[in-house]
Amino acid sequence: MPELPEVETVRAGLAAKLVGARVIKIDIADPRSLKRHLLGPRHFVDELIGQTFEAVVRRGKFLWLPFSDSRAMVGHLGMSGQLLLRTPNYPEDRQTRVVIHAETAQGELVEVRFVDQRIFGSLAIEDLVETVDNQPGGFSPEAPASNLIPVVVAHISRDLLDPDFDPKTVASKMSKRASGIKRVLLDQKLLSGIGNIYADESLWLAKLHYDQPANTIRVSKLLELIEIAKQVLERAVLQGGTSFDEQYKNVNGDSGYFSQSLNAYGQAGKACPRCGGQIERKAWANRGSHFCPRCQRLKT
DNA sequence: AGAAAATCCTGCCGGC
DNA sequence: TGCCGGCAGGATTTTC
Repeated sequence: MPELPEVETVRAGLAAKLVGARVIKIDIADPRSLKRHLLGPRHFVDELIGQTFEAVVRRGKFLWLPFSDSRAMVGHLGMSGQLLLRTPNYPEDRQTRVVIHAETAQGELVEVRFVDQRIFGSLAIEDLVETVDNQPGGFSPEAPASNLIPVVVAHISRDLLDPDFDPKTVASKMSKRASGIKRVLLDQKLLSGIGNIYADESLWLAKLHYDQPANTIRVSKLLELIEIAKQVLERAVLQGGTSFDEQYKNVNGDSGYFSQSLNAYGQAGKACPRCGGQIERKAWANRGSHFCPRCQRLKT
């Protein structure tokens, strides 16, 4: 799925119900969704039953729900994961892999349904460690800021919407990479939150070709690209993310509306809204890159 | 160490 | 109608 705007939409939806919620029961329909919990599904269940979630935190595309100072349930949606909040009698959702039954702080019974067609996503329980800079581990406005972060997320860089994200340092690192700029934008160890949609959209706005080597782009231009990408993510969060099929929905099963704002992604064959050229889709790194060959030229 | 490719999966869609 | 290739919002591991 799901890039930062979609994951943030899910995070906010979960936080509204799950802060202070206690886990009652867990159903595992497909243990492959717990493959990142190395001690096995049984251990996952035993550890989580009876625990109370203290917050719902996000960094980049990772989510976690701390339930003590030392542990959290970590979720990643992969390409097709969803976390749906349902009432217990709500009809079954297709491809439901794990269901966490909980009682909210208000005494309501809810089900958190982890739905995932391709099973690239996962849930796991992870230890929390302190951030290296002692700043907050991630975004969680409903709960007191904490400098803790799950070990499996610690190597992911701060995302573009993080107040402690440092554009200058990141632009400088980018300018030393020989890879194409799109590959660099997607490197979550450099900056997190951007995926295929928002990479293509940001590059279109910046008039950069996806294969332009990052080390051939001026640092000032890289800073501009970072700022553009940040604005794209912010606007997409306001629209509830991008939905164009059944694979991304918010916690209520509703679509986001940023797809109406797309200029390049998924627009192959259509006119470039800027220059009137024809948007192309090119096979790229096992997926696709969408761009305008007329106003996003590879510079030598 | 950095870069690129391979891998983990299921389902839908269009073309023949 | 049915089969097959192509395609899908990602991260990690492997290989060079």
